[in-house]
Amino acid sequence: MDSRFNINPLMTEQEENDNSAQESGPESPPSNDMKMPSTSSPKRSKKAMQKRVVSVPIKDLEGSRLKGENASPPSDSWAWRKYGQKPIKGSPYPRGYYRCSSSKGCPARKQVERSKVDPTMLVITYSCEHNHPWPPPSRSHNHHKNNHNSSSPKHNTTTKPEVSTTHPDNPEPEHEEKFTDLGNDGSLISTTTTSDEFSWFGEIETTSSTILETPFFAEGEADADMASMFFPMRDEDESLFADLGELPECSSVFRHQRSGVGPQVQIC
DNA sequence: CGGTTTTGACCGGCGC
DNA sequence: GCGCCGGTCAAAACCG
Repeated sequence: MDSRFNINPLMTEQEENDNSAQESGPESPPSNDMKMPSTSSPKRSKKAMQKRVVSVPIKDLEGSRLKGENASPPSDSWAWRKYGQKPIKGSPYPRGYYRCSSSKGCPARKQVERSKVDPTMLVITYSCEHNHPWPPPSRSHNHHKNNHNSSSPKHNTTTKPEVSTTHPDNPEPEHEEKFTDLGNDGSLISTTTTSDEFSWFGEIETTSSTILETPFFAEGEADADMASMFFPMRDEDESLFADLGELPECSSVFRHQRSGVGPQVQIC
């Protein structure tokens, strides 16, 4: 039971940002785009921001790094750097703010906090502009990994030790994930798919993690197709990311546009 | 030495 | 108009 990815719909924010429910409660206003005080002002258009909420059982992250109340985020193949932490009203647990350090200027961010409703769950909210490769693609070797392969400080925040040959592409024998979508009306739309399509999820932590998340493209109808063009990423894609890893900014590659229509590379 | 984490302060938006 | 709150910055400390 602790070895299954229960994709769950906590909320979905595509380009419009419903900004009505972030992870599972009323909290952050439409400030998804966040306001940059002074220094650098990326000036993100909230419309371009997408959010994705992933819930992971803390017990599965024990190996990751859990200290006290600071729930550390699970490893998800990308390098994240913590840039802030704040106590959230209504929640006994603080929320950690992480920024993608895989590539310079990467706008990807993520917030990690414990679920107030279920303290045993870690709620991770990925945020990025319209087409950032959210859930880290199945890149395992290159990319940011080689960013500091020589020194490799620690970025314990996420970067896992390694996920080369043994990385859980299919954590489960049956590798069957429960992909639940949140319909426009809030109804749940469960979809079953293989971990193959969630390979990036598998890397999120270990071979046994329950992940509740909300597909950012859960639009009700397109989600099926979307999913098939967003998730299907494997070695082939990895090689692509290998190159992208050199890019100064985040890039996203969407392959297998259904039946292998053609790869889509987007750089944000 | 370089990168990350920690922590307090600041800023802007929203609600009352 | 004021206060609250979430999100980000920045400096110092820490670690490999």
